[in-house]
Amino acid sequence: MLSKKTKYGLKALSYLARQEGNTPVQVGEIASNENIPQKFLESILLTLRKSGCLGSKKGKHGGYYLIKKPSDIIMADVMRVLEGPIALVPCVSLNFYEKCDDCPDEISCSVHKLMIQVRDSTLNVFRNTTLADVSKTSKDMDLIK
Amino acid sequence: MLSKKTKYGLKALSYLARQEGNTPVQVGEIASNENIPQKFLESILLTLRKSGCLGSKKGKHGGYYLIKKPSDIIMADVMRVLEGPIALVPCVSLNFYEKCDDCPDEISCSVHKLMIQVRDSTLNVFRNTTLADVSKTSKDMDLIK
DNA sequence: ATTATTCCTATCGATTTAATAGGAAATACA
DNA sequence: TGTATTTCCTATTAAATCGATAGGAATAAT
Repeated sequence: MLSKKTKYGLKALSYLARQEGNTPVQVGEIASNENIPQKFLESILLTLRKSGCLGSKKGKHGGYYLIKKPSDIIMADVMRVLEGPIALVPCVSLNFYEKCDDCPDEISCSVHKLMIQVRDSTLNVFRNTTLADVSKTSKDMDLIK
Repeated sequence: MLSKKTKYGLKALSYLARQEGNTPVQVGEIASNENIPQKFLESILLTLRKSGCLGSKKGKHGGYYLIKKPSDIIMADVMRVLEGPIALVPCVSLNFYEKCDDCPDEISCSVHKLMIQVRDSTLNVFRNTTLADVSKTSKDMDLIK
């Protein structure tokens, strides 16, 4: 299951991607528009900024803004920052690998093989989706038709 | 992330699938061979039995056994019993649907659309994999070559 | 009877999650 | 210069979940 943190983070990024210019948007505005507790969102945007997904400006008229084009922001990267490993078990994680306590032999572990398949299929989605895809509203989709 | 419960449950099912006959196998045997805490495994096998994935026999010489051919046991079903929803958010779950508190409009929610894609790709794996596939050891794989 | 096993309920400690609190640091602007 | 505004940072909390254990009832074989 996705944590609220991840869900809120994605919605906030999507909100920023839907902005016209690149002027900073305040946490309060995002929070109220997306129904996210403001203080919680504050901490989430902070981690996104620290990981290089966002820029920020302090003080009056400050806020957060994207530092890359939405079409250059890969969801796999965002997901790893917000949610951590994409794999369902650490022993098949590409970026957060850990050996299992209970498995003497990884190669012959039945769970292992299955989880590699799941990881790859999930990764296939996240690697081929950008924030630009995610942030398209249904109104945008109508216009495309 | 996969819970230990699910991981242990999968390993236990796989162990049973690798048995020759269909005579009951005791929890203790599975637990020691798969490095699973026995009491914990007891409760896991109980839920698998209650959900119809396993049969059991009480008393001396009792134990657990598969009631279907491994090739008829679909991983999607097993995963739902052990782990619950396959979807990453309840609002895209086929079997455990729940509305989000924070989304006024599901259709236009950006997270929603992404999560449907992930669900479908994961489901594609779990629906097309049976316990027979999972329980194949690397030794089996060698023999096939 | 005795022994071995599943079945059931309850509980526990540790961890994680979601959220809040309070204030420091920085910035805009009057 | 000073005040309002906003991000930044640390700490804390309440609730939920997870992993595991405890103890014994019910059942079956010998």
